[in-house]
Amino acid sequence: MAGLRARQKADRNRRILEAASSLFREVGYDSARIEDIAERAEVSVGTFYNYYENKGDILVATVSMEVEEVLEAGKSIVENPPASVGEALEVLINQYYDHSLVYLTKEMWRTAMAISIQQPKSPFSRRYTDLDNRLCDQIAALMQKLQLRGVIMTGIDAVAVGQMVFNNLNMMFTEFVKDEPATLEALKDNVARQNRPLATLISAPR
Amino acid sequence: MAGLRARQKADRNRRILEAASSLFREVGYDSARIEDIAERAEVSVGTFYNYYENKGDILVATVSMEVEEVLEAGKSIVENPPASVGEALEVLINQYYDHSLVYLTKEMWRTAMAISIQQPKSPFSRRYTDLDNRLCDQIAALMQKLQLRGVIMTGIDAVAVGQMVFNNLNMMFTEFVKDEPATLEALKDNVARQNRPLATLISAPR
DNA sequence: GAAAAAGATTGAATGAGTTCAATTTTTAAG
DNA sequence: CTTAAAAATTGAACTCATTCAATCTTTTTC
Repeated sequence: MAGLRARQKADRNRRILEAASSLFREVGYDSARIEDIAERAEVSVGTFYNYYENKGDILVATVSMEVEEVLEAGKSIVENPPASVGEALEVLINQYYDHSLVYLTKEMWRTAMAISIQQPKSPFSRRYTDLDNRLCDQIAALMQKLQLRGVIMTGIDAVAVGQMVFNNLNMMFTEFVKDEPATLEALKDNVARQNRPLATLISAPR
Repeated sequence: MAGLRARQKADRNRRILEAASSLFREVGYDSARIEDIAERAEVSVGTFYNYYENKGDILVATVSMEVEEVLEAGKSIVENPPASVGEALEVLINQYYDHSLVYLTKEMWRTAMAISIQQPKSPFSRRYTDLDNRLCDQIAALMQKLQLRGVIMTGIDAVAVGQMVFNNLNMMFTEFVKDEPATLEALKDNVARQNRPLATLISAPR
């Protein structure tokens, strides 16, 4: 039976999440009032706070769904990466970037990032940070894979390199969402340029 | 005469900034109410908002002063850096990190970072972002200096490398302030480890 | 199936940041 | 010196996020 209470809970949770993410897209994060979200979800304001600790939490929940998808898509690239270091990085990173604005606006990203920095203890911020770590691990895994294949010189700390590449792409993405007119194309070009020296240097001679 | 009005304005501005930054240090950002700041500065709440757009602005202003100092101290290191790439980076970066918690708490850093991401258009956030860029330029300048000296191989894009190193140290610092128990020593060790592969690879053979 | 216990919902009250029309102070003009 | 214009200050009022005691619903117990 799954229990009436459990079903109602799951349903309310879904309604609240849907109401919030659609409102955020429609009117922006700041203009979306809890009262409006609650009304659209057909619950009271108090109930909203029973499901989410605060307004920021529900935005981070929305963003998390998006990152989860990107991670999934990244898996297959890591399993079967292009032959060269430069290309492999470019394909994986551009995949991240290209998905980033499908469901979320720059404003939503900015707010989610701000929250995850400011309240690092809240459960949803932890989840967001965890996703970041998994992205970082994915880049590191790609580097290790390439090293195993002999494309990257042995003796290099592939994990350290992967972390650096990730931190760089993450900072660049932060700057990108802070700059409303900045384009995805420019972002991808800049990051590719930054990765080039490193990619060349760590590649094994053939 | 400089004008009575201009003098009063400068004086009030100083009083507000001082009142705010001392209160933030004493009771934390969240617990410091605008009313309290205004009272300590001997102005009204309305006047506060005449000088700063919002509560966050004044925190970012405080943090900016701190970064300004670090930049100044970094200058002399860039002018006369240690002989090796690894050492030079380590000295400059550790100088940044060691100064970071002298006047500011992790909470203050978190809040300032969050604000500068969320409201990138506000004048003080622009100033903060500008300081970040100057730090990035300082790292890049160090790399160029080392390249001129022949310590870094010619043909390498020193600026691109510098940007990557900066973005990495900046992200690592962000993670550091998000993690209350994390120590400065651990931060410095981790970043040094991440820089090692790159430093080795770009160093000119002797 | 009735009663008690546990779990959820509710919305009015609270509190802090922000706004703005009225007032005061300073400067400029005659 | 007087008066008009410009610039700043002021604090009461307003907006929202958040809280919590009262109430209602579901589950468990006997």
